[in-house]
Amino acid sequence: LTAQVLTDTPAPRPPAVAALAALLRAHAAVTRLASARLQAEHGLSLNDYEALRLLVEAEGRRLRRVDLARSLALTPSGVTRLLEGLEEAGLVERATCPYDLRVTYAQLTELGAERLRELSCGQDGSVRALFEERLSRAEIEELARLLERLT
Amino acid sequence: LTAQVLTDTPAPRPPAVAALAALLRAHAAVTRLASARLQAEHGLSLNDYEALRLLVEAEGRRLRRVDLARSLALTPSGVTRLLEGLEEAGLVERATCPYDLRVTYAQLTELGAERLRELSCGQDGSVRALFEERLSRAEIEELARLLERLT
DNA sequence: GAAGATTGATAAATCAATCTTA
DNA sequence: TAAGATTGATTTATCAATCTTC
Repeated sequence: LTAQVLTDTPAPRPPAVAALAALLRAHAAVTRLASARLQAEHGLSLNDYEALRLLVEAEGRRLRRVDLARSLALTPSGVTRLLEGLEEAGLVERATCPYDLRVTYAQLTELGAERLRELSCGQDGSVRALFEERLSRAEIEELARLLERLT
Repeated sequence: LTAQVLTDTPAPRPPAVAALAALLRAHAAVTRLASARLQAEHGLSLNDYEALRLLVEAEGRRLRRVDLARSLALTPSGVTRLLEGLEEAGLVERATCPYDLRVTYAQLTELGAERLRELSCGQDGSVRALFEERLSRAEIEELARLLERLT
């Protein structure tokens, strides 16, 4: 019998397991803080906002739904539901592709672009505050690089 | 009129905004992969597993619900719901505190400890594979440190 | 058959409100 | 009055199955 067995100590966590736990915690904490104002004042979720940003940055302000799914790391049905809400709010429109009838585009409307311009200053401000209170600029960039490589 | 206005280019993302987007993406991607086997084979979510780990590492294999909430970055009601499932499965029991009747402990059962021992090898293996395919050991540790500081 | 998209049923978390005990 | 915990209603995502078009 080893000391390990006698004291019944659970095995220590491998670094990857600790990193996953940290990722879960950080996501829960950051998401709650960053989405509170967005939700209360504009009725949008973080992924709603992220989708609008991706659209305004895209060629022609439109993206195929399947590409939006990859960029947001959502399933196809997740994207369908997310866009339902944005379409009801008039921020995004459906558009078909004349060359491939399977695909549907999500097209940012002029209202959607306006709304995003109004939003982004305040939203980016609170996100920056959240991160910059806790990490230096170099650390924030390093964090983003590492997270990107996980996706 | 500046070139900025003429080309209607959206403002570039501040690093913190890019980091948040990366966090959302990484969480969605990693969560799906890491929870698939756990869910299919054992009917547990990632937070279920994380809660069991926290309990087995805790003094007396028990934690107050409010402390579990902080450690998991969940709300009190989130913890109540999570523990409902673990209690039904017999992995966790309720225990009262004789000195303060407001608090309820979550107490790991012997069955819960066994189940966790069976699980953890395979689960940690797939989590390690997921992270170690994409990042070096030093990078994984750096990532965990940065994420912890966000919480 | 595979790719893109949607639908129905379900899971996991939230918030706001409430209850009990300190 | 505050702290710990729970409940009801709701949101956001998932999966499995399906439909249409390539």
